[in-house]
Amino acid sequence: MTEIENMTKAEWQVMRIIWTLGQATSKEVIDILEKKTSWKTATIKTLIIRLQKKNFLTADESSRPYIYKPLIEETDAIHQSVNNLFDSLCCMKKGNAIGDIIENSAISKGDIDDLISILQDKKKEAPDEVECDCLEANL
Amino acid sequence: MTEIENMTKAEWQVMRIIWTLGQATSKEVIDILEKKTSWKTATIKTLIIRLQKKNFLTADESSRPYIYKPLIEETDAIHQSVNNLFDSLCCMKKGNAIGDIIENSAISKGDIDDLISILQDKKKEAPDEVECDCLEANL
DNA sequence: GTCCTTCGTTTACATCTGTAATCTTTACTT
DNA sequence: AAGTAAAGATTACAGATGTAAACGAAGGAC
Repeated sequence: MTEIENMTKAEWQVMRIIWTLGQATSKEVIDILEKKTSWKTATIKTLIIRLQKKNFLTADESSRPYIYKPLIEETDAIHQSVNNLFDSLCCMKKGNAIGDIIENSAISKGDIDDLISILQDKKKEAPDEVECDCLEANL
Repeated sequence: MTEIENMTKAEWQVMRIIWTLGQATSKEVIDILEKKTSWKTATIKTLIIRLQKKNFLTADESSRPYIYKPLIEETDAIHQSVNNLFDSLCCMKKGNAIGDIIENSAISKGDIDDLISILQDKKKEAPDEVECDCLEANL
């Protein structure tokens, strides 16, 4: 599978647009990003090219302007990114970190219910304590 | 405040050790990291130096070997890191992302209870739906 | 058919990161 | 005091990233 870890924050912005639109021309991406960032046209083009090289995007070149489409699913990208970050955290602190995110994010009632039910389920097999592994020789 | 965003994954590993020990000599850090990574001594020293330059660490140089101490709190670092990542995500997908992490993390019963109660609280003011903001000119 | 405008391609360049060797200074041994 | 070992400082170097200008080709306007 494609390694999403190599997607930078800037590239992520580009992908979000293409994921949301399903597909997009460079102009569409540029128009949107020029509103939300201070990037120049050329910068955004570079990002698109790099995303192609990394196999996150592909261009349909059968007609002009090219139409760019994602080669990875947004869900997968998110999944990999968050798990990647959490892999770096002290496992003892993860619960707290999750609490932090929850407090800082807008979440719908439905999603909240889902989360609660995931947690209730998880509680059945949850340990009483999670030990810090920061000094251990884990792989 | 110090910008934790500039802390790389490799540097993060170093910090975890120093946070956990409270303070440490370079030898202590090196001994531990040589077990959990394949990094050479020199590499780890470079990381320590860079962490000093970035003001994440400070060295007490009053005696040899130097004693390195964190200049930022682990809690703050975690807080900033996770929020930073979540700022990049489509806000509509955050609930799902959180569910993902929960499923993939070991969390203690106590932490689970805390999370459930945070969620129950949050539900009171939660919106029915969260709209995708990927195409918007947000700052 | 020629010119201009878009869009795509190439090139650029400083900084950051991963990864480390080497040099230098201190401290410990004998 | 001299030699060696340990720790800190300097230097290295390729690849990634942020940021963008400049160049070339293709299509539309006249």
